[in-house]
Amino acid sequence: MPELPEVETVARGLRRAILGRRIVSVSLGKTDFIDDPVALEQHLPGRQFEAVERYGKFMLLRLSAAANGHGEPASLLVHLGMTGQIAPIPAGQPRGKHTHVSLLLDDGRELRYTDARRFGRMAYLTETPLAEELAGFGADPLEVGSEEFRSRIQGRRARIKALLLDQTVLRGVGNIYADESLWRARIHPARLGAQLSKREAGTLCRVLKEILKKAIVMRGSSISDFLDAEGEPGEYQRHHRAYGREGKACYRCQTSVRRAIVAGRSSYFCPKCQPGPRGFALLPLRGKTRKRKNRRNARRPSARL
DNA sequence: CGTTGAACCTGTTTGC
DNA sequence: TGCAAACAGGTTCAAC
Repeated sequence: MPELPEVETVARGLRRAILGRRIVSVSLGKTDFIDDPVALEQHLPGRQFEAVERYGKFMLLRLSAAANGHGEPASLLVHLGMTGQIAPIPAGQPRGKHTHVSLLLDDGRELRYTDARRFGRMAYLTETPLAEELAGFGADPLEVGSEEFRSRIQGRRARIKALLLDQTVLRGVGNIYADESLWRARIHPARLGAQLSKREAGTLCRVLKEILKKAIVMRGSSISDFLDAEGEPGEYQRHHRAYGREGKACYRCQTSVRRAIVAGRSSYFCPKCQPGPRGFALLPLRGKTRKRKNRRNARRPSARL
């Protein structure tokens, strides 16, 4: 679920909520998504949150050295996977079925991590292992220049969609923003990286940046279950032009938006605005008559982790 | 190098 | 109505 704009939104929320707070105790549920659960229990109590950073789709919760003066500075690395949520809540609330990490803070609240599918990841890392962990990631799509962007895709025979999703090429882009930027740049997801003209690559780089920045302002996209650190959904889904719009009219030319599997993922695009490889297979339209049920999307969920 | 499919796990939506 | 298949914002790995 969470891509760069969603993770950035969560990170900003956490920054306001937990900076300066000290961890009192740790309570774990299922731990198969945690690198070393015992390390969390051993090293987190007594530490203070000193900074919250985002690196691609990862969040880095920077921790002070241990209270006793021993122990090196370290970080709690958090990846939200597809369904991860992290938010501080008043202590004592009943723990949800999928809440697997709860950090009691010194102000009486609990920082809780909830993740139904447990595709996320959590790890306690000191400086050196952290640096190793983060080495090898690609450019920050918010900062990358068109020159570097081009150098990272030119000469690659992989499909542009696969390259956008590849975290060693760019860090932070996922399925939604890959499709949205390709639609805006009028580039078919199955085109090969090496096939893009200099102009196309430049356009893609520019619109990707614009879309991500706008999405951050709108606090991310909530399709079904993304909630930020305040328990609020984002609003950028209202601006989607391709993602999830199968069968609906293209905003530019009214042609029906189609779906195909590219790089192993559902990919949405306008077959007219984004001409692709000859005979590229579209998937048959699905979800024909979609009745508009009570979109419980409209509801404003309150933080309940 | 690249692609595809499966796996990880649970919940929700769609199709017959 | 019911049940099974398909699908979901991600990542990784084996096989070709």
